Amino acid sequence: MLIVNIIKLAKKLNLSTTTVSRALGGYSDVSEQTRSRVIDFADRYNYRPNPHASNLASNKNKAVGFVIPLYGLNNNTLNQISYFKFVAGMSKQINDENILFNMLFAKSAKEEKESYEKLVEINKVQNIIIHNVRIKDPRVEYLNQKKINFVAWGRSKKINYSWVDLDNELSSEMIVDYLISKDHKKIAFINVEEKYNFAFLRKKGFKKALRKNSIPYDSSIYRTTSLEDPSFTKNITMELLEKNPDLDSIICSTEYASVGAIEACVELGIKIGKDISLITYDGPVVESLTNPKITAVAHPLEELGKKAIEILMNQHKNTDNISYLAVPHIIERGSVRSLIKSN
Amino acid sequence: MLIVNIIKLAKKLNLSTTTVSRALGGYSDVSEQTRSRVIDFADRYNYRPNPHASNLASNKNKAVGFVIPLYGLNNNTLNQISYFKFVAGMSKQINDENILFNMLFAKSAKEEKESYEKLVEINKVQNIIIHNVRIKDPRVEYLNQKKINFVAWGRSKKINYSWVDLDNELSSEMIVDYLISKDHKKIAFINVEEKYNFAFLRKKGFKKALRKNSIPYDSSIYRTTSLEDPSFTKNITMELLEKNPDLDSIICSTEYASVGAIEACVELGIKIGKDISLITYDGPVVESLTNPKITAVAHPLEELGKKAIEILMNQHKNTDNISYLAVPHIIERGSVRSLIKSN
DNA sequence: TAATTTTACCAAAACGTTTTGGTTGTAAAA
DNA sequence: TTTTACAACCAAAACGTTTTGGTAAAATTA
Repeated sequence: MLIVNIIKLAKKLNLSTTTVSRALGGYSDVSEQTRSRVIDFADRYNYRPNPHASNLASNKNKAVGFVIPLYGLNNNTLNQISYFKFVAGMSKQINDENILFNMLFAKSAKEEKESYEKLVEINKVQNIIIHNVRIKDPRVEYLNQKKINFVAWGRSKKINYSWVDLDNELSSEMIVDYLISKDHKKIAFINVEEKYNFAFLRKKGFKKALRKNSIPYDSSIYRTTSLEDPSFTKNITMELLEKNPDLDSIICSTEYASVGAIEACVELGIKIGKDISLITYDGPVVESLTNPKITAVAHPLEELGKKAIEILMNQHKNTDNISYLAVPHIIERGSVRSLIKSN
Repeated sequence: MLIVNIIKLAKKLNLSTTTVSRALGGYSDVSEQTRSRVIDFADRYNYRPNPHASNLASNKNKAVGFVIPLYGLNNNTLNQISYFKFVAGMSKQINDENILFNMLFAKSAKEEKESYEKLVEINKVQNIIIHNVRIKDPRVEYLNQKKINFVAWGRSKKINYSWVDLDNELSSEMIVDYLISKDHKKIAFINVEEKYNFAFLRKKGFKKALRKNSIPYDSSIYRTTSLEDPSFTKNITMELLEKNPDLDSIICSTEYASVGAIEACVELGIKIGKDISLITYDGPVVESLTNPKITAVAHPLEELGKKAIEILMNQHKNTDNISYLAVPHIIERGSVRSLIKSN
């Protein structure tokens, strides 16, 4: 038997709709005894509040808003996979509650702005996830002004909001520690330009870990390459290998770079995992498409999405901002060898 | 000046809210003169109907529902990119109208079913896009029974609904025609198992094009490989090349296969685009990550998404089902050489 | 000219919640 | 004992649309 609305449910319970609504809403002017009776009945009769009525009456949309840009850096296919994984994580967290996504896609900066306005102004969305926040980001100002609850995926320097992020600094540290645990000593790092914050942090972590392990930083084997074109990295790798016959290992900051490095090794007849160690930051390509597959430090993007929603839903109660830095981990795929001498 | 609701707008116009609503809704019991006045005012005062009120009153949600499965084949990263592109296409079409997506992600078949129910039963969604329809698909039955307007992305054998799809048969034909236009004669095809409908259709188109061009189908150079593991294809390619020194060209049905074929060529010292031609079905890997980049037949997934929404929004008027088969096109990247002799 | 149909409009109800502004009865404080 | 405070509930209004069931005037037909 399916009772559709709150009126019929209230009748069954011999209560007013007010009390039923407030019992379900967790208000304190309902006795615990009554509340549990209400919850029990709601459960039994499979009562699901009509979201449209609820949104209209409260002038609040319970959905979670998210805008995905389809321009600039975000138009890169491998980046889009990050979105997919993050969104998948959010949805896993969201599915249990009876909440929907209101997702919009924006082809331009202008459309992106309009999308946020559409969510807030027209659809009365109260909970939003934003991403790649810059210093003095107009979205932060807008959302603060409109008193919208939001959590950022990624953070800028000056932070006055809740956020979740990957720990790019720690990832690098873990990579270096891992290589050193396998007795590697001469480690090259092929990064991208440090104007990208993730690259800046990766370098920072790289240097920090070297220092910690008393290995001097050698700027001749730290290089930056193109963000997308593997052939750049191929050339850099060839040069590195030729000039440094004693090179233990190479860290690549992107999948594109890894592909280029692999090509260089193939061309020089150097066997990865045997003559040289290669390690990178994880992604869809090195996990299944390269030969060999490359050992990598994994970024738990799904977990990040889940956490973002968790924080979003709980910070109403709080006044403080909450943050979460995901802990990376190494996934071994055989491209790093052990140099530890047996006795 | 921002007029928020229909009541104030009606006052400005000296009309009832009924008439304003019906004018905007395109009803015929409003004079054209009045209608244009209303539209004019609505525009001027930037009137946006409150979607929650509208959904509640009409018991219809104007959003478009879409469920993305996160299990089975769809958990494959490269497949997820297809979703991303398709959704991007839908959103481009949707953004102009003031419509949102109601997207849900499902971790299991059970959750998938629940997701559709959530959309329809709770959120009153009336417009849905479904995908990968099977024969006797429970979703089709469910949506028909609930009289929900839907369009399928991909189709099964028995079709009694509207759909959009890639033309996998034509893609193969185009590939073969293209190769033959470059004077290729001995063409190998590395497909995946024909239990996958796309693979079945690709083979069909392949044979059809050969017949058309009076080239006999040689089953010894038609092979099937693993859906994901490139190393399978590597072995197959080595064997093909060794047994058939006169082989002109290889068609690979997936990106994974292309990667394997490239590895085989590298290992044998055979230069792609010079000693052999390689061509495939397009995707994110062969477009930017392989070396060389591989010429491919492109699948206009974004366009497909746009069309799906277009059909969805227009078929209310119609009673007939509408279908759309996307026209593929070849993207040249230099992995196919010309064998035409000059003079 | 009278009867009928059509055109163009509207008042009020409905949709299913949440929220406001109470009331009643009991317990604690004066 | 009287006053005050609090706990537990409720009737009615509000949210902003769409839809129902009309009406009055104009146009058409008889």
